[in-house]
This record gives sequence, C-alpha cells and structure tokens, in this order.
Amino acid sequence: MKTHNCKDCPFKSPAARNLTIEELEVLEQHSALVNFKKGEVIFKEEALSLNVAYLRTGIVKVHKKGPTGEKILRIMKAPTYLGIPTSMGDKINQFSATALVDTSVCFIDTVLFRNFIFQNGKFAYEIIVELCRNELNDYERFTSQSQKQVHGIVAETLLCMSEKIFESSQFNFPLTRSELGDLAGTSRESVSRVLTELSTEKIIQFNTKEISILDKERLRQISEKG
Amino acid sequence: MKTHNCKDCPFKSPAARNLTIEELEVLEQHSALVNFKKGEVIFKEEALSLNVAYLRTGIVKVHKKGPTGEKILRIMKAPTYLGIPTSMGDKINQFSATALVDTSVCFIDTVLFRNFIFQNGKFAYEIIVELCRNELNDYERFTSQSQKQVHGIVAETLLCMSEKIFESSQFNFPLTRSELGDLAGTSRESVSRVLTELSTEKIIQFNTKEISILDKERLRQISEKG
DNA sequence: GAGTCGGTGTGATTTATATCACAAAGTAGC
DNA sequence: GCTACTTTGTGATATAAATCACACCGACTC
Repeated sequence: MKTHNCKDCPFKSPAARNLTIEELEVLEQHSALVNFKKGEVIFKEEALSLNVAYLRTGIVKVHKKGPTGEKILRIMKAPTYLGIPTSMGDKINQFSATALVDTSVCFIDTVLFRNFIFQNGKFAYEIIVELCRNELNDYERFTSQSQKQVHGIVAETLLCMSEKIFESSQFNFPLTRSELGDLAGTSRESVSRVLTELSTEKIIQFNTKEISILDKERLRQISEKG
Repeated sequence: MKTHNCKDCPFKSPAARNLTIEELEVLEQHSALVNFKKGEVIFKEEALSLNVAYLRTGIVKVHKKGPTGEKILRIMKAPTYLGIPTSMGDKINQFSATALVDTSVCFIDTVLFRNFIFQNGKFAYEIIVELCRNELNDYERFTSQSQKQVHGIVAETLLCMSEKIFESSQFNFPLTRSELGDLAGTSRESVSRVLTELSTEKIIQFNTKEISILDKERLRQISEKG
C-alpha cells in the first residue's frame, strides 16, 4: 500500500520543488507521511533525532523545557520544515513540536536530506533561505520580548497570529491562556487581564477560544509603543 | 597590491575549506578584507546588505534596535559568518554588528556566496550546520532569558563568556555594565548589583573590566536554578 | 443529575526589578 | 596637570507583573 506520493505532492516545500524526478522517487522511499491529531506530540525534546520533520499541513507549537516550565519558542504553520536545527545541529532533539490542530508531517531520513543538500544546490539554497528567515523572525521577537511589557507583547503576539498564521482578523485561537503566556513570556493571569482590558477598550473581541481583532491600528500602536 | 590571499588563509571557515582552488581564486577576487578597531561598526541595521560578512578574527556584538533601546542579540567570536541571515533573508540589514576588540572581517559578494551554495554542496552543508547551531543556541538563551531572574541570567552570561568566548576562567570583559544588561535583558544597575553580590560571596572576583570566576560550580548552580 | 477536572476571570498581596538620584572612579582630551 | 565626559556602584523609591486565592464555567464521566 502506497502511503504517499512525493512527485505529485501538492504541499511540496520550495526546496523540494527543486528536486529532480529521480530525487523525488528516492525521497518517496525514504520518507513517511504521518497524521497527528490536535495535541499530539510530533517529536520530543531529548529524544534521538532520526528524521527531518516537514510540516505538510497544519499548525504546531515548537517548545522547550525551561527552568520554571515550558517555553513556547514559536508557532509554525505549514508548509515548513520543523526539525532542521535539531537534526543538523545535534544528535538529540533540543526542543519538542506538538500539533495545535490536526496536522500531517513528512519524516525524511536525515542521511537522505543531507545528500540532497550535497548534490542539489538549489535545494540547499532554499533550506538556507528558510533558516535565515526564521532567524530574523526570532531576533525580532526576542528583542520585543526582552524590552516590551505585557500589553505590548500580547498585542504583538495577537497581531502575529492574525497576520502570519491565520491571515484573518478573526480566528479560533488554538492556545490556552497559559500557553499564550508561555509564548509571550508572561503569566496566564497577566494574559487574561490584558485580554479583558483590550476587550473593554473595543480593540478586540473574544469569547474564550474565538478572537477577533476590531481595531488593528490601535493594537499595532500598543504593540509598537511597548 | 594584494590585500588578501584566500587560498592560504589560516582562518578559513569550515565551509570555505570545501571550496576548490578555482573557487578560492574567484573568492579572492570578489571579497575584501577589512580591519576594524574596537568599537567600530562592521555593518549597520537598516543599511542595504551588499555582502556576506565573515568574521576572520576578533569578537563582535550583534545588536538590534528595540522599543526602549539597543538589544544585544549575541556575542560572536571568530571564525564565524556574521551576516548570513541578514544577506539571504532580506535586502536590508535587520541588525548591526560592532567590533568589541580589534577585528578582521572578509566581505564576500552575496551573488558569489549564493553561487557557492548552488555549486558546492559541501560548502552549503557547512553553512547550514552553522545556521542550525546558532539557532539552537538562540533557543537556549531565549528560554533562559524569559524564565530566569537576573541572578540566573547574569550567571549564565558570565559562564557563557568564560566557556564559549574566552575559554578561560579569567578574562578582560569587553562589554560595559550597560551592554551586559542589554545582552542579558536587564538593567545596568541590576547587573552591577548581581556582580557585587557574586563578588562578596567569593564566586567571582572583578575590578571593572577584569573578571575571574572563582567558583564555577556555584556559578553554574545559580545559573541553573534561575 | 452530581461530581470531577482543566481552563478561565479577577481581586488582593507580594516581590523582583526598573527607575531615580547621586557620588565616586575611570578615561580622554588639551 | 586640570577639565569634561563616560562608566560604575549603591541606596531609596516606584511599579509592573508574578503569585496567591477563590469563584466560575464548560466538558466529561459515572
């Protein structure tokens, strides 16, 4: 039984679009397509990293144990590679990935992935571009989080979710308040308070999971002034 | 007058060691070696990114404007590439790099750098490995900084400087207290206080610029428990 | 329907850290 | 050497946000 077909995959990564037919055939033989339900762990920190994970569809949180609890490093949306740093930089996973919605992931043999880098420059180039973009994003958020205060960070996080992840001003928020705190670097209670405050000021509207942004401009102002 | 010689450069990057003689000759023609004195800016945020910067010798700070001031993203030591994300991920620099000691940098034409990635898989692979290692480091520090409190972060930063940058328990610290604050995500005054506290507990010893770690184990404990 | 449980809102309190303020010590220029 | 400027240490104060505490609300189970 054929589980997947890489050649005609409608969710090919920009990198994989540069692979030849032959390379795609090899990829097909050395990769596995796995579906995850909301809440399931895709790969786990401290486990041996055997594959590169490619997020084909869905949304995941990338997270890591910290001194006082879980830190959510980033929310990622398909299509994207998830575990390149953890596969190329170290033998064991330095972070975990967990599905926030139903998700499909391709696990690609690390040796094969490495061979593609060696033999296909365009493939390698796209991987590098993706890594670089991620790094720039991280720097941006890192800077914000260490200088802004809660209002600013929560506003920024909401904007980011709206623009980058859901591409809509209204969305079903896949994180609990506590997780949003872990992402924004603050506490569950503080998030809650900021959210109600934004709501009373008619900047957002929400009922538990459903959030809609009413006044994007003011939200951006709050995000920018910190 | 020949400014530099890539073929026999004793500071070749792991990536550049995979270049052929011919490629090194091209590199030599399309790169420039520039020396910087302590405090000089190597490249600046918001300027057009024209080259990939390779830190051949020296130590630099990579920093970025934040809502309330400068954020130091990381301290980097030669040999390392400095501006890959800023050259590959975007047309304009998303961060600055400033020399902390006298430093030499090779500026490599971005187009040529890209061609090397396309045509030399081993070169590309080493670049990817470097990017991945950096990302893992960033995640680690990011997690620490958002969960530890000042004692922990300052301790961690000192340990990191000692182990990764100077490889010695005694070193001439190239940052001001204020910069150390920008790096650790805290204020100048808090850094000062933690430092004197660590000093009265005989964990470190310092006089303004010269710092020595006396009790590495206790410093690590403080760093780990937050 | 009663009971458990994870998630949530929100007030009261505590606490870590920023900020303010100023003196002292370095450092650079002339 | 003296002057001006930056950097540093440290006490007093202010404040943002964590923590604690409790009530509430679904969603499940039995």
